[in-house]
Amino acid sequence: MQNRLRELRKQNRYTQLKVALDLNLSQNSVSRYETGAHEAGYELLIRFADYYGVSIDYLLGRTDDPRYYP
Amino acid sequence: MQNRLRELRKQNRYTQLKVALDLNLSQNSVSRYETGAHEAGYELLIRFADYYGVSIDYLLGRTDDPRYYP
DNA sequence: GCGCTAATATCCCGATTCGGGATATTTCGA
DNA sequence: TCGAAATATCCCGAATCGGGATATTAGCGC
Repeated sequence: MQNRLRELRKQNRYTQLKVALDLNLSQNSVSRYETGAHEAGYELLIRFADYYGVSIDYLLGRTDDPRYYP
Repeated sequence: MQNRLRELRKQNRYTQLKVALDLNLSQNSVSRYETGAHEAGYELLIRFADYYGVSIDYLLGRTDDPRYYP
């Protein structure tokens, strides 16, 4: 299950450590979410989507429209 | 983490067992996802969203717009 | 290329979550 | 009120998760 966490982070020129600190995670967790080794739960999924300002459907690669419709 | 799985199923007048058979799950799993006892992984989340024709953001209660923008 | 450091991935392992079968409980129509 | 369908819960083995520590990789200046 490939997701878009990595490309979103790169676009923002963030480091895994910065994301980890911002979202209250450890750097290794960020790495595992990006590589797909682990999957984020609902709550964290929403935090990621908020953080990058995209829809969860986009985050998970279900759509190519990154927009979020509140 | 409350989701909208139950109301979507009700709207379609489906039974948990029907959903389980359609999505290749057990009835108890469907129950647990609806009550929030367990959380569905990415792949299943997408299957649920496709099944009900809504966005994942809606499924997880992040937005009130049920539409899915492919 | 070499050395150094930042960035990222992986290992270990205890704790938590997941999932099915079986069963209990609830719901609801006749 | 009874009975059956629908839903929730228990038990428990299997899989996943998460952090700390460590290994690996990627740049960069010289």
